[in-house]
Amino acid sequence: MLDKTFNPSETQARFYRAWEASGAFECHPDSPALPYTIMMPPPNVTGSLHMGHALTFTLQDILIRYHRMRGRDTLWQPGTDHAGIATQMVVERQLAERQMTRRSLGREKFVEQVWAWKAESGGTITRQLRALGASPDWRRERFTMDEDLSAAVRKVFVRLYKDGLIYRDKRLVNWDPKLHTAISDLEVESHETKGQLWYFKYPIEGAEGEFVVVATTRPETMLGDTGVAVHPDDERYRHLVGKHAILPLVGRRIPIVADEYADPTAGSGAVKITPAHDFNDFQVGRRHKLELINIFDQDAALNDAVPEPYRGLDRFVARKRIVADMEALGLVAKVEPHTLMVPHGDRSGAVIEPWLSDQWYCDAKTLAQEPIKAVETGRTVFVPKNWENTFFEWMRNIQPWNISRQLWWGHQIPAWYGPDGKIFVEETEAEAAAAAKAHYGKSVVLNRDPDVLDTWFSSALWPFSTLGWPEPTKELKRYYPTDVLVTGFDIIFFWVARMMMMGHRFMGEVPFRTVYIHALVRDERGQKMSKSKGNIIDPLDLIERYGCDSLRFTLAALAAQGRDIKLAESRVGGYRNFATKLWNAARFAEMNRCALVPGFDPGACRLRLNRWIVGALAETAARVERAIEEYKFNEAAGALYQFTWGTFCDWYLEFSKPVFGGEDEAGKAETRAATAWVLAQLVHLLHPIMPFLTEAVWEHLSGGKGGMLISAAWPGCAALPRDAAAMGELDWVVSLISAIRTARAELNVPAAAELAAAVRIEGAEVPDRLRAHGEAIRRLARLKAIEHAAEAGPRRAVQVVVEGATLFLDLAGAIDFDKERTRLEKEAKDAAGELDKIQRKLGNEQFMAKAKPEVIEEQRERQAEAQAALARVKAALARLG
RNA sequence: GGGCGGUUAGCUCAGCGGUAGAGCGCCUCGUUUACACCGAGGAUGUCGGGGGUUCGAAUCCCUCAUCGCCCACCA
Repeated sequence: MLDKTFNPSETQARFYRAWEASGAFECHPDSPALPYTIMMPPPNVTGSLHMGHALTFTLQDILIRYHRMRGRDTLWQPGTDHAGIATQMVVERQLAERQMTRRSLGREKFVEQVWAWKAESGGTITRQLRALGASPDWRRERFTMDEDLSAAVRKVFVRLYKDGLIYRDKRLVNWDPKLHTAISDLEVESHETKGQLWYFKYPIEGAEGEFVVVATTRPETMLGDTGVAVHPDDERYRHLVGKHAILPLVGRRIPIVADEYADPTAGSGAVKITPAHDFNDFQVGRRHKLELINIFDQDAALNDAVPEPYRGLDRFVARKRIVADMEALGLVAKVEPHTLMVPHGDRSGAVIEPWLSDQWYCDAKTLAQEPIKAVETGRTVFVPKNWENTFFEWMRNIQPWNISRQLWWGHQIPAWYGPDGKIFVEETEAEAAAAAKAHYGKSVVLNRDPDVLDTWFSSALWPFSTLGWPEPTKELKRYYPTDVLVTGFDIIFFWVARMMMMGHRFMGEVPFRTVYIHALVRDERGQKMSKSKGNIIDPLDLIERYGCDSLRFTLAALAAQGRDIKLAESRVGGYRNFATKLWNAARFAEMNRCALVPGFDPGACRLRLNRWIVGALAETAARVERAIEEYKFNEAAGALYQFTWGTFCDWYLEFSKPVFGGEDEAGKAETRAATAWVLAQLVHLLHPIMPFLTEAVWEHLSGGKGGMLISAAWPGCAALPRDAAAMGELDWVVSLISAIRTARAELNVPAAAELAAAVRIEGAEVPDRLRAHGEAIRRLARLKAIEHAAEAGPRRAVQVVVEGATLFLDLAGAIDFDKERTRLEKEAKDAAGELDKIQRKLGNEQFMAKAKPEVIEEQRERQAEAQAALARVKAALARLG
């Protein structure tokens, strides 16, 4: 006997072990089956599961389980990412707690520390994935810094370098003064900040008392100014072009140039130019051959290029000092409050400084061309489609990708420098040495570039490096390109685009056919969940309290396309109740000795009740299949919820009660078999979303002899013929209810006392059955206080006739006549309004001319219904008096 | 400054040209033998405002408001 409620935690652990042990997660490269592949976006190796993971992995697992059941050879490739900056920061923080720094430790020791931390915490995320019920092929788990994946990274780097698509360049980069590394444009977040706009007066050379006024939000950068720009058409400044200003505090002579970059309407119309510390100024400086003066060190403190009093000052301290000094000199024209966007590093939170440095770049522009074409021609499609615009927008304006990071944790760049700075890029040190020897004609000492690659460089290779590339493995041949990539929009640029670039370059084919972009999970107020906001909902906590299946079902039900998910915990509770409901349906079946009958043919049911549920199930199965194929997880979940609760439990099981209590033994047997069969189909259909609960129910139902659902075949019930003729899905039920409702309206007549009612339930011999099954019928009729008229005496009983029925309904005491009158009056008003609306529509010539015939027919039917309803209500009201 | 998305029942959200929906919450009622994590019944909406297209608009178009997100080099 099943327990009264479902116990998720015990079940989860037990079945997960059984699944994994059974080999059900594994792919079969030699199988004749069609492969189905999803690359799991590798989470940070030392991270832990958050709600975004829960969503994305649940959706992927649903797809994988569904296609596995459909007979595909599924590969869900798992793994973790070394997450360069993020991981390094965590370990540095740990060191700081012990008053140490990575520099005090040295590179080698530090990297050892990170590996140790990885060993310690690296299992967390995969354990949590298991708790979520995820079913990837764990045997194939990879880490981006595994030796073979690292080799792939080196090979790609070397090839791109030799093809001229990776190069070294000195440019302005986004410098993170806290982490001491360059970061990519994508890793910079701009935050609106309230600051000030200072107007400084720069004296004009050779013109006593004349000034040019420039505005700045970053006064400290003036120490690096090497020019002032004005717009060529700006009358106010035309006479100054070609002259020089004298940079206050420094005394440098800087040219005043005409450049269209200067906006006459902004600030004073004249703009100071600091080529080494501003992306725009860099361009202006280049056009006018202005000097580049770097005034910051790697901490963004002032270096020796500035006058002595400012050296060594932090940039923000320097800012105050400079403003004060300028004020003292009377060179501050005015100060205005100003709101500006300040760039911050997305990891460190530090204010990013544009800084001139040598970095490695990847020619993303060239690599982007094929992926753009692939999306244009539909070789890769985005779902929902509107993300393609975002993709195009970014890809068509793509900038060189800075791939070097001044970190220690990651793939060290395979480039070695000769004594004269000559670069040798090779896959190994030996090859570099050989190349150097060939170049210099003798062995020389080489120094390896200390930088590592951007984390996304290695994850860009993920779809093929995890399959064995560069070796031509059978897995690579079989599983690439993959079927679908499932991810949030936040990494379209970081990852999706780059996988497409690298996939094309090295495999000659798109890495995935479909990119399904799901929503982001936010809290109830729509805020992004973050530790600092304290609004994190922990998926593991929800799993603990509601069960994994409830969380999975919730996420699926909320995963509507194109919209963020605002997660309310009450939804999880609601779906936990749903799980319990299904569980109890299984208990009911068990109590009524509903067992699977081998060879049961759902198409051959005699009882209409059973023919009806078979049709309704077929309809549901078809909806579920269509929804999953279209990535409409919420529709799949909704269809299953509705069928399970609203159809199977509320109606079918209730109807089956009089049958089970009746004397039609053949009907009973058929209903038992049908109940068990429907339940069996249902747990199959629900399995991808609720894997644990369904396994538990299936285990009971099949007596443990049916294997596990995870390896079961998807049921073919969607293709079953639906006996529409007999009941047209729910028509039978609807007709029953409406008959009873009609009777109820008529009942409000004291003179109806003599009425007898009859409803024929399959297999039940009424009225005798009524005595035994009054409660069940009362429920199914959604009426209160039903008793056999004969028992209670002939009072206010109703005659309900459905197919020559024999159900007596006595509603004595169930009706409050005043209430009923009010209700009927309202109903009459509504009915009249409704009828009026329809009649106006039907009387409208244009409607009659233009609406589709079936629409008109529908309206006619509705009209008839409304007329009948109105007449009925009026009659009932009249009889009420 | 560009772009995208939201605005539907008290809350969280579906629906996206032809009768306004779900879950949760709320109010009544129910000691019914699957389930109180239940059942029956009920209340609650000018579908953000304003225009337009259409026989017909929550649904399509325009516009305004508002909230949120993404991108962007404006001193």
